[in-house]
Amino acid sequence: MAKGEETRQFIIEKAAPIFNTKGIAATSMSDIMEATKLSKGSMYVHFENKEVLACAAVDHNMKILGDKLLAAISKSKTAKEELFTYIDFFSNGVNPPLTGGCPLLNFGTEADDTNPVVKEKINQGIKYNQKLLENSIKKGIANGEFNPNWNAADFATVIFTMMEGGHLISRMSGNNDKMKVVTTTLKSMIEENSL
Amino acid sequence: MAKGEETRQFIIEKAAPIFNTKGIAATSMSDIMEATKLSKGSMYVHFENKEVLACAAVDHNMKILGDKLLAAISKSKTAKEELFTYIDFFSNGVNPPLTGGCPLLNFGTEADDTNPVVKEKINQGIKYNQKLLENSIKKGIANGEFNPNWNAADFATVIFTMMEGGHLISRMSGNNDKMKVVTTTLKSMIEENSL
Amino acid sequence: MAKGEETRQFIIEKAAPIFNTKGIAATSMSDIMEATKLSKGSMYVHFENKEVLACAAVDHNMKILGDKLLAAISKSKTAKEELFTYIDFFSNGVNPPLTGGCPLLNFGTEADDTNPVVKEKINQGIKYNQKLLENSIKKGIANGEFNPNWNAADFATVIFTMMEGGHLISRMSGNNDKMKVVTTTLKSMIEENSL
Amino acid sequence: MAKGEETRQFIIEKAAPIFNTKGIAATSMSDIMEATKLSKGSMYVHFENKEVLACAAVDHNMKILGDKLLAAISKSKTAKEELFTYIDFFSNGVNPPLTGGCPLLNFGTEADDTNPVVKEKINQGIKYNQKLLENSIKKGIANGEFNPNWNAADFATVIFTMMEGGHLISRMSGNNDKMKVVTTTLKSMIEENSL
DNA sequence: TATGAATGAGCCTTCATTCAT
DNA sequence: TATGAATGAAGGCTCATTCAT
Repeated sequence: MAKGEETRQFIIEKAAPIFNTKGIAATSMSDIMEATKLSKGSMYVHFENKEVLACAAVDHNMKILGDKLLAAISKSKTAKEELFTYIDFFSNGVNPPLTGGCPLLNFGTEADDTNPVVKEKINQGIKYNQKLLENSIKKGIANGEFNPNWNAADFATVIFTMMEGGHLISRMSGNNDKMKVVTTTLKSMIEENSL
Repeated sequence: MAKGEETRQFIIEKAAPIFNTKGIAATSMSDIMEATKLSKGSMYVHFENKEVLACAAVDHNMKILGDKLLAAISKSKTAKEELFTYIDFFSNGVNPPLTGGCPLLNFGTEADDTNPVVKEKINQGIKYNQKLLENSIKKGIANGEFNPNWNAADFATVIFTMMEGGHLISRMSGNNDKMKVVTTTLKSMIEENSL
Repeated sequence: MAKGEETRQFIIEKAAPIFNTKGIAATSMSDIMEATKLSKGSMYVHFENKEVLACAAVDHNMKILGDKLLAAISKSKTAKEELFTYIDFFSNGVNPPLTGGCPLLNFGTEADDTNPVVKEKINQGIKYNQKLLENSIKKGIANGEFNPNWNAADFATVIFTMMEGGHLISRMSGNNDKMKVVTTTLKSMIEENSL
Repeated sequence: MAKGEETRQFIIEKAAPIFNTKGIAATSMSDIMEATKLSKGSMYVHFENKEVLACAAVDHNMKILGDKLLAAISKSKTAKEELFTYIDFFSNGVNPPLTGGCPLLNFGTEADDTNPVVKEKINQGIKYNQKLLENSIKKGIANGEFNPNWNAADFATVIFTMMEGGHLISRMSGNNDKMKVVTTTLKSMIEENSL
């Protein structure tokens, strides 16, 4: 990796958690300057403007989270284990796997009516998550773990939506009580469809 | 209503959808100035600072939404109808009942790590929604509509989280396809527990 | 006294110490509003603008101080006592007879290059003080208390300048040590010219 | 000198006389912008805020004045000459050696109850002036110029306080008449203690 | 590539003042 | 006389961005 690319990557890594925590609008280039200990000019050598940096930070946050998630899931031996791992992975909203919480929720709600580029990135992230879950379910159906009449795509949506909603509650309430309800409910639904 | 209170209310009404759409950080006092056609100084006659106005706007958004919701629900004759009405009320994320989408999601994710006052307001709003649903379920159990073994509080959480998650997807994708999955799933769950 | 004049006087009394403490530029109409618990509009009923109020406050400060000074001096039986009383009256710069310290010094240095009206008021106040001292000295010469060759006007200036300089030191240092030097020096000079 | 430091110094030089003339509160950042022909943002590259710039301006005013004073005094051959030079240096309040007049008087009275940092700077400046005079007197005593029973510290205070008081009168009256009384009185006091 | 000085638009807020009631 | 809502200019300051070095 060339020196330039290295610095660029360094900036992204420092910027990503700040953007995910404070939001794009509330994060200033000075915030990132301070976090990286780099000069103001240096930021603009590597990123055309704040928008470009913010996009890179969004991508980075999603990638980091995705990698961690895949690493966790990859250890699973069965499809059910995969689903349970997914659920457990996101089960602690108070101390989430990514600083600042779920980037899909954070950037999604901010980008919503103001930033079509980021909005589309989040849209893809959401689709990716559902596809991941859907594939696990389909795999489980294929290998005889799950009820063959189960609608994989629909239940993927059920898992994803409940986990996001649970995440919101966790972060607002400061505890995981309701998230526990969510995970328990989801797991028993999975059990019901296990053979 | 005194003149001052009238203007104050007028400002809140104009400001609320802007805050809910752009977010607190990205909304400037000038934005509200423009929307109200009032002078900049006038805003500060009625609100100590932007923070106070933002809080009032958050309250207003939640109140407006709550009132609309209650008005819809109050027409229901049975507990099941109440739950279905709640679900239907929030079933269109693309054209939501409140300009800018769900304020719990919008302000919640923004306030998260930056604004404890707003965060607590959202926390209360979330609790209120779940309680509303829980009460409908309990009422249905009491009057023999629903399975008496149903856990009211837990299913209230299931409804709330899935609806919020579905809302997120709707707004990011620009369509209500996955929201349809959510509402259909929830309604069939309710049917399963109806006697 | 008519109601209007009463309120006007009330405002002046509340405003005077604020102006003398913070200075004219740093005192806002809101400061006086708060101190008087009167409405903003009310201030402008009694005073055309801030400048007029500030002038009234300057006058008031000088008058209050002058009255206190005269009251103290009037108790003196001899000319020497009068001079000593003057010196003692101003001998405590840390806890001065007027809140905020000497108005001649305060308003004088502020008005200097910016406010000719106030500047002239202070100029008259300074002249008045020197005349007061000069008259006491002349009286003492006339009644045989003081050396008839003493230059009354010049020593009045000596007293006034040293007291003002001493006042400045007191207020900056937070103690009256150097002021003590000033008063002791002045008193022994007076003794030297006493018969 | 680096470019940044150069600009910083340039701003201070332009700002110092403005602050000394109008006072800190009455001087706006825009005033300095105009005087320097620099952009508003540029001021904040070199000074954290107005307070920091004001402090730098206070320091600068005191330093410039001190340097001029020392340059004048350094030409003196005898202790008496030093004292006379000090007196002459400050003898023209109408056209003072520093634009805006004596910074100890100007900033001192303004800082008094509102700005502890500036207040302490002035306090040190006052002490410095008295020490300077005291040292000249002590030198004169040591080399046999002055009466060995003379109290150096006390007479330093007499000179300083009378000169400051005289300065105030000069600036308010617009003439140096009373200052002339002050300087003549001080010089004859010095003569009286000369051997 | 990296720096940090420079910019000017825009931020939130306070100001003195006016005016309908 | 008294109120307080309304105003718009100006306040201090931060912002994203540019550019010479």
